[in-house]
Amino acid sequence: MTDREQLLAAALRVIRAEGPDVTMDDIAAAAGVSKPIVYRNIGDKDALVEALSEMFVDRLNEAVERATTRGTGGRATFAASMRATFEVIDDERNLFLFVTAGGPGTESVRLLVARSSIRIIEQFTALRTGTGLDPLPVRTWAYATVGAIQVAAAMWLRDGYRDRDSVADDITQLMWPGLTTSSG
Amino acid sequence: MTDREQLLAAALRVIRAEGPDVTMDDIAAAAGVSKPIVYRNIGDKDALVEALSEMFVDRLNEAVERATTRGTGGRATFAASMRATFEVIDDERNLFLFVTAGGPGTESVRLLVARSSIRIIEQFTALRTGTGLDPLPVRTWAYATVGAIQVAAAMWLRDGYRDRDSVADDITQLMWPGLTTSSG
DNA sequence: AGCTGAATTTACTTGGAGTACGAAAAGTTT
DNA sequence: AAACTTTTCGTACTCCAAGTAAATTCAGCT
Repeated sequence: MTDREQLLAAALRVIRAEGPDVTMDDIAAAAGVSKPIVYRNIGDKDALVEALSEMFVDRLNEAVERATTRGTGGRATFAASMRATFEVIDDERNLFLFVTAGGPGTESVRLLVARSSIRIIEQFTALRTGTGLDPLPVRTWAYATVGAIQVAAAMWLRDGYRDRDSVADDITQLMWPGLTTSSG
Repeated sequence: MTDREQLLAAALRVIRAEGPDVTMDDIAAAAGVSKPIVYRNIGDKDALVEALSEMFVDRLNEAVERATTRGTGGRATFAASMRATFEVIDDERNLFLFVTAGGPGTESVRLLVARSSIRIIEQFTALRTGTGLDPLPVRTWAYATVGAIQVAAAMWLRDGYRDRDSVADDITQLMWPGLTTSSG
């Protein structure tokens, strides 16, 4: 395990344990090294957020993958992806809050969104072209989907106004029909 | 005009002119007063964000209102709301970035989302109950809608990958069908 | 004018990001 | 093996913005 990976692991550990408000000093302390080591190996805080974003998105993608391998790409598959997504966010709430802490205007969150969108765009595009529908809006849809999940999840995490799967299903219900109809 | 209103106006002015990264000192300077006056009349930075969020949401609601007074509540009306929303965000991009600068986990953004959701929930609920459909998911839908707009708008503001109305229409196309179908 | 109290400004503290410089450890040369 | 060089690391700093306490000015009153 490289130094960098050890540091990222330490950052993960302390974020999970202490919440999203950890400082760079906290992370250095958790890794048992001094702060300049963190800066040498990871870069500044934005770089840390990016690295952890990447991990987080990978985790999401794996979970979605696992949840949909047997699916046929229909509504049930989409619903399963959405539930899997919310499950990961629930499990990794502190990491989620850490990587989304900057607003949508910050570069790190923009990258997170872009990264999350890759798989979504692929799937939406496949869905559209497979059925002869216009693929032009898929980029907006990917961003919209990521945003919808981010905000709905954040609000749900905060006050649990509904059970988790219901929130995921609500979003499926909202988005699925639009994905599969023609522009009309 | 009260002191508070003058200060908020000054804050608005400097945010519009200088971008979302203004400091409390900048705002005090723009208002021609010293920092403690700002804190006395407005409160801390979160309170400022909340006050400006309220303004921003009011602006959005007025624009949507204006764009839909003659509408019949159908898809065209929804599309008009969405376009009006994007127009306001475009006009007030710095304010938009300022009030969304905290992540979705922060209290001020949570409040912004909640506030934005009020009108949306009303309209969605009316739409559902008016047609005998289940109104339970509307809260999630409102959050999802706000998130979708926030993120899509932020990405669009950044790199203008499409013209504004198209992005708004993309979102209409994505969401409208789901709003008007039964849970299936 | 001099005094009291409110309003305001200056100048400070605090906290976290990021870094310069000195100390220590490892390797290199004779 | 000792002295010297180079790299690595940690201490202790700077910097910046938020937020505040104490000093000051100003208004009203006697």
